[in-house]
Amino acid sequence: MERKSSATLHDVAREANVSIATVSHVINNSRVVKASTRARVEAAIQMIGYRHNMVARELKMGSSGLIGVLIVDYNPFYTDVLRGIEKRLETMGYKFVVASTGEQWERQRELIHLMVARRMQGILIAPVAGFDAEYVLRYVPEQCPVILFDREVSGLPSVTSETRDATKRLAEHLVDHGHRHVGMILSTDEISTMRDRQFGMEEACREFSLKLSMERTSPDDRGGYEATRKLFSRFAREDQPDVVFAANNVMLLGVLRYMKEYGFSIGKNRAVVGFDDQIWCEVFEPPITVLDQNAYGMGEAAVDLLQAALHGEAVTSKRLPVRLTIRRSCGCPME
Amino acid sequence: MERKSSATLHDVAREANVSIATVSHVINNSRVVKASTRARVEAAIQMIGYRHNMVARELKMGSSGLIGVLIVDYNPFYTDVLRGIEKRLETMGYKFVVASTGEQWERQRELIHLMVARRMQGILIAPVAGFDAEYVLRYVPEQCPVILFDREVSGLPSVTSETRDATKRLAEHLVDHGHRHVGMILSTDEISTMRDRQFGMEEACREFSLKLSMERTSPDDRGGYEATRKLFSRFAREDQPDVVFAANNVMLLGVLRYMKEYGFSIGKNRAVVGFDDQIWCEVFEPPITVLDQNAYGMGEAAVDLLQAALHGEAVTSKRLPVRLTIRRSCGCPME
DNA sequence: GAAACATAGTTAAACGTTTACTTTTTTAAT
DNA sequence: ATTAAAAAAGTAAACGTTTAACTATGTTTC
Repeated sequence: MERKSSATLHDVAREANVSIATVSHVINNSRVVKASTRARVEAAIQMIGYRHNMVARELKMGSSGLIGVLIVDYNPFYTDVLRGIEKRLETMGYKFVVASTGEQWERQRELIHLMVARRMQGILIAPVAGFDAEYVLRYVPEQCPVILFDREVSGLPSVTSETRDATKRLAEHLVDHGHRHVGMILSTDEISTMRDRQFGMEEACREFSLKLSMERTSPDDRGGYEATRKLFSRFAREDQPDVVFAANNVMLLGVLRYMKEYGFSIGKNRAVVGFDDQIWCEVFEPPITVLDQNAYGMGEAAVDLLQAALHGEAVTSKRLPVRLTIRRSCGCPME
Repeated sequence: MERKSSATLHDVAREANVSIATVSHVINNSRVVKASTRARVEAAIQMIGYRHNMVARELKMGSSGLIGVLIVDYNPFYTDVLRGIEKRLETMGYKFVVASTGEQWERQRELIHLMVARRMQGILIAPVAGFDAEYVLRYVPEQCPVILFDREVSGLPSVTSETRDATKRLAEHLVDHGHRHVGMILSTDEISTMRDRQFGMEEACREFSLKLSMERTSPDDRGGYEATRKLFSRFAREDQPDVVFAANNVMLLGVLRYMKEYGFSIGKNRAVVGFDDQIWCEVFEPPITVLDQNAYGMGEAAVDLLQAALHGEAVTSKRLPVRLTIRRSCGCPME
């Protein structure tokens, strides 16, 4: 029953007293075989503990039938996207594997290499900061379509969020509360999402005559904390931003921590707005107003583009709407 | 430059005017080749856009050199484990791919199948509820070691958390605050972690003469909310639990939401304790006291066991200590 | 009873590598 | 010059599948 090294089609064929072709056909259901023969083959498979060798199959067939997904980090946003991808791919009957680049060019290069060397059917990528399409264009073969998500880079199709519109609505809402000065916390501008969020806010602030102060930092909670400190220390107390907008969810936690430590009262004293919704944003006191990307939908849309590409159709980048979820950290009164 | 279908070693060999063996050797650095020849080969590779075909290599070599990781969901706990796995595997020079089972037996079976059919070098699994070692024992070949993590099942080596000890310390701390009745919120007992947490608390409550009331629910924030409601409605106001202990992090958010909606004052009125630390637990008001598993370390330990298994050494299951992180939701006064 | 046709099964040639075994070329020592 | 040794490169047989092209065996049909 237990086998030392894995048995092959050959062994099964010998055991069942049929040809290796017949065995292959019962395994893949690729031809009618007499019920009695099939039974014999199946018994033999059980008997000697045969396990299908996909890698041989893939070599013969020329593709793995797998989709590769590269995210930059296992953070809640990307894992939501993953869930969308998973769902959509499942209905298409594809399996997929995930790997994370850790925002490192070199790792991303290695992983793309791994994906094409393993003959993935397609690749979904959230590109690292400073990524340049050229490598993909040159290295990844045409049969293996590449779809970007979250971040766009010119030359490759992507699905991203339409930030401008929601940012404008947010700015409008903020002036309605009487806020005059927004402090914005961003990470590197080598990432398209950060540029979008920055430019969107700049535009909106111009339109509504809000003062805007930027602070760039590392995209973690420590960064959010430090950036808030710096932002506030740049001004006299009365000129400090009355709202701080964190361009991602984990920096948001840093600003919240700062506010708490320094005794600011969120929603009264100061307003705080975040990007991407998490469950805790709702139960926080006060609940946090956020610009909420449709992460799940982004995953689905990326798969849809991929599918189109696999069918040889032309694919065009897509931008998903962003929802402004108003809660109370922006200054809205408790009901 | 652009190639229709991928070129092969053969094409490179022809282009560079060497044998296919030589090309293979320059690619793998598996034999000394004269500098000039190597240069010629490398030029040819660039020229015709050759891409190494790993699946052919794997077939020949008999293994993919990849590690497969199966998690049940992309939640913060598992993604922390993933980071530990990633780190450790990286230093070992392995690459790995992740897939999620969504707590479904059938998906897990398919994915294990995929991993062994793809000739993974080893598999790390967080098994789904009700998982039974027999399938793995029967189906996965010996050359492909399987290490479980987070949840244990008899018959397979695993790395899990030692809950009892920390639970006991927690109980002790709770009686020190004068609490008398703990309400515990669990999900299904088909998962070993839930059983551990339950038995640990039962034991501790016996030891410290605390009253214990259990409520079982779905492992999401809605479940946490509902379970708290049920738990509280089972008793007259004065007999209600004075501390509720959520056996995982996302149910915790549900109990927090309930507490908030019904005007309980956490840390005074009622105590709340959670399982697994998240960044938001610290910035929450009051900061949440938690039993904190070493997720990252769990990933590392799983890889260590795997490595031992790959080296043919005997592996024995490991339990990692759990830290009791006392903050203020348990009733500790603000400093 | 031969021609035509299903049906069930077999044979053998790929797929693109790796590598043990050979062969050729170069170098160094006489 | 010759040759032994060392260095560099080449040959060809796997690895475990899939599948086109056959073969063998009934079963119809005229």
